[in-house]
Amino acid sequence: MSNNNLIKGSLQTIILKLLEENDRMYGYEITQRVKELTEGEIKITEGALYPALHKLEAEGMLTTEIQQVDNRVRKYYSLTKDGQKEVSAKMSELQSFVGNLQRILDPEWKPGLA
Amino acid sequence: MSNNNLIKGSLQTIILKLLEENDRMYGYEITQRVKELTEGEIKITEGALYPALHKLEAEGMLTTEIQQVDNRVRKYYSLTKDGQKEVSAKMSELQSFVGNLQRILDPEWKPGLA
DNA sequence: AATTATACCCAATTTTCTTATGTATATAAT
DNA sequence: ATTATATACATAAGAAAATTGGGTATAATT
Repeated sequence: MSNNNLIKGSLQTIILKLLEENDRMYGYEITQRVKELTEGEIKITEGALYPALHKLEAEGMLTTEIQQVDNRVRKYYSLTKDGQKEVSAKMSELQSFVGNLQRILDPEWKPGLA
Repeated sequence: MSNNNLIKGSLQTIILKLLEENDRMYGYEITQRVKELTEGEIKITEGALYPALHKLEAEGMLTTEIQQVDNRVRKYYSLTKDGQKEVSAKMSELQSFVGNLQRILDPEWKPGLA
């Protein structure tokens, strides 16, 4: 995932949040969306993405639907009800973590300020 | 390190930044400082901290100085010149990463806004 | 004809953490 | 007195999550 070693652990949150906004997406589409949103700065590798998708599916957060498009197979993922709940939980965790990071790294930081 | 699985990768940045602000610190002191700054929400475990300190020292980012205080041994760490450069690099990486995360997770987000 | 883009997948390895354990001294609580 | 907590270092086994480097296949571009 990208060129930096940070944030091993946020990939699940990224996947879940994108699926909350887009209803259904396939793997390759997720990599392209992230690349586009970050102007090429974060590149999700397939070796990270597919295992993460399979794990989330195994945990009941996602369901799949295979579809044929132009002789190519696409595997669409959507949130289950558990998955919908999980998005909120993961987003809270991440926001709380980023807040704590700022408290550690930026002594001037106050919540609610830019 | 704390109860959440995020963060893998930010521990080095935390150590380096705290040492930039404090000139010299010992391991236990770092765990306490982080706990205090985050009101107990992030707890750096010793199993994560000490290996990270040893690695940064081996890479030439930190130097050590052992001192006796009340019959107890303390190992103080300070930034080397390379370590000082590394703080800036790691902080830029982290800030850039957090910015990219926000672009992915918060479609309303614009830089410079709270 | 070769490369790039689309689209899925897995395996070996590495990095980074958790959990558990060990050593040792000082202080507070029962 | 004994136990528990706090201070202070450290290592080792295992898990989690990535990287790196393959593999398969079709479509489009150079």
